[in-house]
Amino acid sequence: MLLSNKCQYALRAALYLANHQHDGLISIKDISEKLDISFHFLTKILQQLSNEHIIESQKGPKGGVKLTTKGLNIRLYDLVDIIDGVDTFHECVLGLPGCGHLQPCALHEEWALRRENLKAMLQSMTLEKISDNGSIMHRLTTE
Amino acid sequence: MLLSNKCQYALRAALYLANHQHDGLISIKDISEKLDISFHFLTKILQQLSNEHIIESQKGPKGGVKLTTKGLNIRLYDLVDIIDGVDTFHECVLGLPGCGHLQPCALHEEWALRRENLKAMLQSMTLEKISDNGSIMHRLTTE
DNA sequence: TTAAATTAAGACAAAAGAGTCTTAATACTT
DNA sequence: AAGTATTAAGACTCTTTTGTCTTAATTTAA
Repeated sequence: MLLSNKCQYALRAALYLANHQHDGLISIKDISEKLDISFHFLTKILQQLSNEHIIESQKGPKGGVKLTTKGLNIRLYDLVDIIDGVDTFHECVLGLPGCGHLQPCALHEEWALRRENLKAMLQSMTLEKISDNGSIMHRLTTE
Repeated sequence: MLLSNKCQYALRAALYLANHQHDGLISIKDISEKLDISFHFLTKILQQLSNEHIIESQKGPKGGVKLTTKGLNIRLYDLVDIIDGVDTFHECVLGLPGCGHLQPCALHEEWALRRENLKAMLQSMTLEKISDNGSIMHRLTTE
């Protein structure tokens, strides 16, 4: 699995918020129901994003969360970094500490190529860029 | 992390055996020491490979393990399948069950491209093909 | 035939990932 | 001011991963 469950949830929730960026505060309960993610679990994940100022939150009735400007423009790569870290995109596929061009494992060159490509993909995407715009309706739900 | 620790160990051990394919039986203790992998843990991993007839084993003094012909020619992809399974190479990066060309998530096309590329990489490699041949000495150890 | 060396098998333990639950803090509404 | 809805925080539990340890089975060699 490339991304942890937690990270998949974070990305889906962040994308949901990007698709609702003009709707003001959205309650976590709404998100958790729409995306079929455990409410309490999602709350803790969103708190991590809140600590990094990717989203802002408000308590009380009419409370909820929304993306900040920073959040809207964050690269998916940095979002993944917050939840999972990005070791995956720097490490040897066989887990060998010193693996690199000078001391390559048998898969190094092939993996490094694709690893960099994956990294570039996540670095080229922001929530804003891949959020839905009227015509296209991307999948975010499980059913 | 693309591959689990267990799977990384399995690949490294299998590669070690491929590099020693003409040396008869190699004891698991040797492998575990050379590759710095817990002996008992490695034993259980190699038992999985043994059950799939990737390696054959013999008990007693002078005992050990060696790759079978099947093992020497197995694709890394199938080796990964034995240990980790290959869901990673078929699933949505956001974990959405029905994600596909008809109902794509926001990352589908980009991810599917790279996912297939990764799969093709592992399918194109066999232990035999990437085992060391005299000149090249690939890294397998941690230090 | 006995001892030693090795793999096989399974119970056990520790750590991390994933998720649940309870209580507190805060903000809105009446 | 009181009640209610919401996020915040943290303790707790369950499962999976990652090992460890003990014992059994098998094979070789003295």
